[in-house]
Amino acid sequence: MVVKKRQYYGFNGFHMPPVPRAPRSARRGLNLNKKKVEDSQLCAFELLASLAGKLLQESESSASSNASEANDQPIIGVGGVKCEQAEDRPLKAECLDHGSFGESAFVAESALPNSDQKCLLNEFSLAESDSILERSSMISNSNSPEKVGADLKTVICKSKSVFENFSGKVEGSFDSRVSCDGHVDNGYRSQQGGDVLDTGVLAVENTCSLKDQMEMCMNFPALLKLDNDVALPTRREPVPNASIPKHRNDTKLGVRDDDVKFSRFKKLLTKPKAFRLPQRIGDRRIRKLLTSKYWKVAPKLQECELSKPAFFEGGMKPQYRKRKLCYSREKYQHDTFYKRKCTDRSVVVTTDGGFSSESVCNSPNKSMTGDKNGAAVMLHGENGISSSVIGHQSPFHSKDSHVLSPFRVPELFISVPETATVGSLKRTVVEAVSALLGGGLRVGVLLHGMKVRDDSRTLLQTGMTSKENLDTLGFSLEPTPVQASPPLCTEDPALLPCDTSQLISRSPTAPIIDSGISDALPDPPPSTNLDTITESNHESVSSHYDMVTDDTLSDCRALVAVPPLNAEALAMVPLNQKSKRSELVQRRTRRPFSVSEVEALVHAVEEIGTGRWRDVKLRSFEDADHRTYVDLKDKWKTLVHTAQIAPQQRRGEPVPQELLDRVLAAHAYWSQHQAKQHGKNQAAILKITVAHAVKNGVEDDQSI
DNA sequence: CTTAGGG
DNA sequence: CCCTAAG
Repeated sequence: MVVKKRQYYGFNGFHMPPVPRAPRSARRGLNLNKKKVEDSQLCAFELLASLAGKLLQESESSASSNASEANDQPIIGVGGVKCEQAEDRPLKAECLDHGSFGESAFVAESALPNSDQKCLLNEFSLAESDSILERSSMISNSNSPEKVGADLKTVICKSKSVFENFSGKVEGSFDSRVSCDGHVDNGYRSQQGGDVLDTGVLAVENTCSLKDQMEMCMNFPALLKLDNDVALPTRREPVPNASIPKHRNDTKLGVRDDDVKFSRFKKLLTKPKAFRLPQRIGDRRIRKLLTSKYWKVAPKLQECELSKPAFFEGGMKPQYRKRKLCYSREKYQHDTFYKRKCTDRSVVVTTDGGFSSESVCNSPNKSMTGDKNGAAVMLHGENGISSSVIGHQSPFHSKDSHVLSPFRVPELFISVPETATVGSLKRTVVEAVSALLGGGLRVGVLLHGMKVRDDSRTLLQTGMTSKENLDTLGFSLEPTPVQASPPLCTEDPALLPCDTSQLISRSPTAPIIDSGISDALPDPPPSTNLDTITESNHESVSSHYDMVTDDTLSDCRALVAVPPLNAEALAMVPLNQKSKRSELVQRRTRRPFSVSEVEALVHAVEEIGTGRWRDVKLRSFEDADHRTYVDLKDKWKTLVHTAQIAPQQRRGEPVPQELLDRVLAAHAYWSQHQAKQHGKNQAAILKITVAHAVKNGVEDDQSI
């Protein structure tokens, strides 16, 4: 077990070797899927860390809030771990960052502030927070740089005062975040922070004409957080020009990741099709692109870096934006949702692994790592995860030692052997987190949303090292002294009976972090009403939220809304239990071919043959966006099979025998003629026609 | 991206 | 339908 406190860019000074990537075929062998899992794991940790940081901030801010005079310090008010009473209404700031993962969303909910700050919070949350969030959304969706800049500024101004108050106390990355983190930050940070802030350069570029970068930094402490060293300097020294370059250097790796990431976007841009698809499918596509697809892009990393400047300023931005747009609607709804949820006493902060995950989890570098067991692996400690966890050789530990991939938390680097016990894992995490937060916390390990209580079991024994389970691995951060204060607003009997820890870890109201990387869909922990809700709406995030909203409005036991506990505990639970399903690219809804479609397909195949599905698609299904050429090919395959089996064995909407006959005829014909020149098409058609005619008389004859 | 096939 | 190897 290794726990290191390290700096992101550190990585032992490892340098990306200019070694050419293995050929695609070779790389393919590497389990990409597994990487996803690993990634998610990392995300979980990162989120954990970030949440912890948030807690810290909150506690500090609350302390300092007293001194502060201004009313605009709502954020500060956000009661941290030590707030005793959360009487406030729940305030929710939400931000799903689909951007980074495109498909993963993390929702962290933290308890709210005490009554003293209630006013502030409410006010802030409702008025400013919302507006900020909205602005954030706008920004992300905004086309015009100028506009973005303006919007951003506005946001900044609003939060600036807050920040200033804290500036004096800022000591580290965490502090810096405090000011904005609570509310504003989340909204923005999550969405853009991950992509932008992470890398100083990117941040600036992306946000377009942001003049005062310093301010920007202040608004997106999260970004800075990742690369600590960078953060402080920038923030304190309002020297835009200077800060930027600095970021670049310090966050070299981060930049690289982003670059790659952007390259992906670029790629996406060239594939407008993906965006034209129906939302659901579109998302899925994007998801795919982001997951497996981008690996292929990774090889061009160097290239990207070289062209970075132009890239960022040029096409990249549009692409980035475009991608964001895909989720704009969802975001809007989310915002709305949170606004409406002011009756709760908890603050919900949603982050999408964006800031941390993006670069970490989705880092193309991983792919590189996977390819070569060399140093590349070390680029991201996470890289090791996939291989090790999955049973592959970890580049990091090139031995056979199965090592739970090292997780990277903002400032932590954690590596745990598979044989480590749950208890040790907890300790490790606690130590790591405590180092950052100063202790007072305990960590819970959750698998499938269930708390793993037996500390004596090894990770291996808990099964969390398996690909599937790893996916649902989560951690909960709880205050060491678990005082079981009565649930404040829980009416749901299901929640009451639980013991404190249970509640903390399982309650949907508790901050939740999803370990999954690719789905924006929040998955509810088991044994909560959230389950049902989510279950019924796993296809649409927005709908899910809508439901939630309605539900919560009527009564406060809404899943995300009410923290059953005293909000002291901050828990991270995999939001997506079924994330596996959705995150691993949920299947498209089944859409049986209608007879008319079959007819069209048969007709097209008769003319075109069975080797040019794209043409078939273009000819007969041009407008059927949901029918890909692969679909057509598959359908043909099944049609042939159907035609060959007894009618009694056929299922689904019966296909006219006449069509099946034609299918067989065409199939037989093209099987022999191997779809050749067009010139022969006519003849072929004739032949088929003839055969068909003949066949009609023969009835069910196999061959022509 | 397309094809071709296996799952 | 999905996933992938291959071209």
